[in-house]
Amino acid sequence: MDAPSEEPHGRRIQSVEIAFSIIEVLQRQDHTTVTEIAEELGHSKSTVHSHLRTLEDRKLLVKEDDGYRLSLKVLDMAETVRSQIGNYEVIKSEADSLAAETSEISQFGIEEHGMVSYLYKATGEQAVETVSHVGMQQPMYSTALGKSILTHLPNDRTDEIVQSIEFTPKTPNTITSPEELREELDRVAERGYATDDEENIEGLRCVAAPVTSDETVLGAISVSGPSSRVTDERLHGELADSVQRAANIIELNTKFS
Amino acid sequence: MDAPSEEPHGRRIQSVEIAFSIIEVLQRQDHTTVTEIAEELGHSKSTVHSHLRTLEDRKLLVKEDDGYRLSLKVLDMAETVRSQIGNYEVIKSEADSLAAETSEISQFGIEEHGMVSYLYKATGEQAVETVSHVGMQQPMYSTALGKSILTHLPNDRTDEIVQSIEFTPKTPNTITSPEELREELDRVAERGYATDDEENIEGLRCVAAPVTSDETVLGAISVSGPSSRVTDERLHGELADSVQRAANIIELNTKFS
DNA sequence: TAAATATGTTCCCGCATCGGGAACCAAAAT
DNA sequence: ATTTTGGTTCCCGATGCGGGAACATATTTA
Repeated sequence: MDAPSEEPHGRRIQSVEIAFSIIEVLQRQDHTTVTEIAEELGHSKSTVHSHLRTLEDRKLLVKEDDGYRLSLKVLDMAETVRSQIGNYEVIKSEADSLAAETSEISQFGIEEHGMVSYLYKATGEQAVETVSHVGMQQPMYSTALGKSILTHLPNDRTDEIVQSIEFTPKTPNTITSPEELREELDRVAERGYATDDEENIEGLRCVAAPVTSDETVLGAISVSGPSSRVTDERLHGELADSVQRAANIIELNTKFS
Repeated sequence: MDAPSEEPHGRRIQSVEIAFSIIEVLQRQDHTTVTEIAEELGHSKSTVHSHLRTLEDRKLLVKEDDGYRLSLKVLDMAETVRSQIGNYEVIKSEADSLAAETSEISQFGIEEHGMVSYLYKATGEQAVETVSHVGMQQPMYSTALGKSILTHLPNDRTDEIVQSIEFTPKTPNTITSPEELREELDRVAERGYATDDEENIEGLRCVAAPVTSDETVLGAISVSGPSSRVTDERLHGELADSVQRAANIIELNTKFS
């Protein structure tokens, strides 16, 4: 029996995989000791030890009394990533404004590996708690951000992504077939903004607008809130307008930079 | 002839070193291609290729039209690091207040690998631009943050660090010998706060106070400004008081959490 | 105090695997 | 059409990796 999801060809470097699984362990739980990591990963202590040495050498880990933890070098890396994305300041300020004026959550996301990754999250006064956070990945077909982006990617890329989607219903409203998705994308393209009507998380509705710069889509910006507060009227009225305006401002600031 | 700085014992994993040098290249310059990286690092294309595959698989890189770049997964890692440090919210809010009320720069730093790493930086209204940024490392002996921390680390750890310092004068005021440093540390310990009088960067003065929690030092918080605005009186008066008060508040918030 | 236990570090070995050369492709440039 | 550039695959041989076990160090228990 084959593995269900076809691995892309090409070789992988085992040691690097081990190194990153160690890092993943340290993300889940800091102050972890050599033995703990070795057990968790099913590798020998000596192997893990050499890896930890290497990572510590690279200043990625710090060894403290009761085990290892990830170092602040990661924060440095994060800063450079943000600056490479560009426009971070504008995006942040627009999302902050959106969150402030709507009192809900506002997020900015970009496409990576066929999913949406959150670049920034702003939390308004009355905002509900959600599990989403910066760096997190979500499917494209069940989120407003994802749909916005899908409508503006190059056609072949959109096809490729839609092709590879495994539709799994996360709520009763989740889109579950490519056909449904294509129809929805047509609707989105026509009206200029996308919605998520409890399709990803029960009780949460969402509007998003794409941010483009000469033909290419940079990402999308959204507002999310509980269905109780986000009526049809508000969703397609005030909120849709707001996200589109915000997207526009970001676009303008991109042109001249 | 031996290498000048004695490497600590133990084995390193070569492949992991390669992987991270690739990541470093991508930090310096995004949208870098296979061939560019291979040349820069002096490795074969096939080697670099396998590594990129592995890293992409791990969702750490994204391949775009014109090359690879680091992905937002790094931001996610950064978030978990922040949360592992703990108290981030309090630290942020205190540094923000300090920056606001002094109009200068306020920073929080912790010790890592015998150096100070910045965890957070707040910029006040009139603050001067400095090169320092979150995640950056600075020497301990030439910074107010570093001296504050040194006075509160366990004695053997302090000794170890002082031992390993290579004193290099970055300005005319830089401390250049262990003896001088020990004297300075005594002074710091006595009065409860540390200063940096243009010892690290010409024209920049700085005050810092340590943040401790039952015997152990968590880090230190500082205010920095141009010598023109930061007079002796202000440095040892208003600013010294402010950083100590801020440090205190953070300490209190740590106790009850 | 000594014995016992747990944890970290070092030493080696055998073989998997990593790095690299070269061939092979694809796409762009001339 | 032809050349050039850059990306991917194939394969080989040496090496450096993973792991077992010994050794060292710190902590616990009796």
